[in-house]
Amino acid sequence: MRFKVVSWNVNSIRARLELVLDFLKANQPDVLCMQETKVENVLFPKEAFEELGYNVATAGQKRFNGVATVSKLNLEDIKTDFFDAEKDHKRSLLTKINDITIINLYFPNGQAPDTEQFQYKLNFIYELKSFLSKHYSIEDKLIILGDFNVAMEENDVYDVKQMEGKIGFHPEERKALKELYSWGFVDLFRKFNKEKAFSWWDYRAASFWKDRGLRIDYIWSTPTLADKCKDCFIDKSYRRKKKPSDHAPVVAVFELEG
Amino acid sequence: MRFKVVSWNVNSIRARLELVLDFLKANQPDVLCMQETKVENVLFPKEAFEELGYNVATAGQKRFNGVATVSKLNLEDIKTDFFDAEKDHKRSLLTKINDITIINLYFPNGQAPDTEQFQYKLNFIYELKSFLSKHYSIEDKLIILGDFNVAMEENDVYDVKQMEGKIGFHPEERKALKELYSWGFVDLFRKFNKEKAFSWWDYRAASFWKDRGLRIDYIWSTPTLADKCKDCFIDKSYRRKKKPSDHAPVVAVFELEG
DNA sequence: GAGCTGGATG
DNA sequence: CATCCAGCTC
Repeated sequence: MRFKVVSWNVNSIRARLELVLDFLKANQPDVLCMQETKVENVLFPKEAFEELGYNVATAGQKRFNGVATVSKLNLEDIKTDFFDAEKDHKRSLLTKINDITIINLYFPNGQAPDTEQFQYKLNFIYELKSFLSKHYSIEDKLIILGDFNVAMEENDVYDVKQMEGKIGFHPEERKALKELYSWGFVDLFRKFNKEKAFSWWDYRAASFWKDRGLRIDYIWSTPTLADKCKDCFIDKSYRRKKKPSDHAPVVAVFELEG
Repeated sequence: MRFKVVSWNVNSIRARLELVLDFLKANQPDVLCMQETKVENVLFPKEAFEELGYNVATAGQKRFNGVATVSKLNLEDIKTDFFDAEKDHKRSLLTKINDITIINLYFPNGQAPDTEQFQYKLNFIYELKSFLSKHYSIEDKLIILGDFNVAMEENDVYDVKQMEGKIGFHPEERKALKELYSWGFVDLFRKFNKEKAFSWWDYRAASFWKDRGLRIDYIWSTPTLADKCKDCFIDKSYRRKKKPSDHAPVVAVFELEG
């Protein structure tokens, strides 16, 4: 059975609804995890997704942040506020689909390395690792995905020298992210692609057209699941369209038993 | 020579640019007078009009109000701030086109009959009449047009009983408008249409689709010019389109000598 | 209901 | 550059 999972920071689901629905119709993923939905649960356009046959789980708030997971398969064990200290930020949504746990995440941006927000970002990553260690093992069928707001390796940034020490590529956040990764994940995109690649390009200065971006959106899974992943790619075509998000969707395709 | 003049409250020229350009291409008026452009002169999209062969005169301000007149024929004697006491409101723009003076006007809304703004509205109308008396005579080729924000007669409102005494149809503003009219004007729309008709419909409560509106946009001329007017109508089709202004264009077609 | 501004975030 | 919101007007 084919199982297609997508992570996409949509930068407001209300501003992006038509584009997201187009994507679903054209790509027919089983699961789409969105970040930066920027809307309270009651105002989330649930019906539009239901009309396309998706079940909807949301963890949203008024102005910022917000995540949502939609799935053609049944969503069980929907949980939010399950680990992050700063519970007024809606940044995480856990769902179980078949026997696979999918944790949809929107990591803090961190603003700048000398700010409180940067500490919050680091804490978020370390707390996430603690949470996983407490509740899951490397044998579990676990996927964590989303906008992690950190480029982990040099091949994830357009200009290493320029980005060195800047937010999104600061040594401390890279270290935190690598420690999270070392919990036992496989970066599915890197399973198939070794070259420089990005998932986000600043709206300003025509960054996309100069391909000056960062790879900060990931789909990571435990090794047994990773073995079943047959492809993973970044769909840049949706960054090229009119009124795009600043992020492109990341797509992973699995071949599961049964 | 055919001479087509249009008055249209566009409710923001930046939000309405494409629709207005469509209108110009399809209808080829010689003159288009816009109200509620809601933009400073430097930010007015002048070039878009010039590309279609129009000369542009603007009297705009930051957030509110603002009028603009565009013409295929040369614009002479461009004047603003020529009568209204409250000069921080950009509500009037006088231009001379051939030998015809066109005064483009956006009357104050008046908010509610018991407010200061209502007094300002009444003053505006009486001052306008004084200005005309001082500088023009009924023999001149003069057009005044725009959003007058008052329905003059019962046939200009969808529900006389409901509107009686309300803003836009209050006895005092109707009296003021009739006094202005009695200076010597002809209401060109009424020269050709006697039945109930509207030029504005509230965005709310599906007013347009229920045809619950007001006729508050006018093209008035002195009698000699009125004799040369061969048609005058309200183009409701542009209220029916996507992202419309709440006002429809009013069109007057003249047949002039030479 | 639909504009605009100005401040905030990314 | 592109969101959202609050507060304002019409």
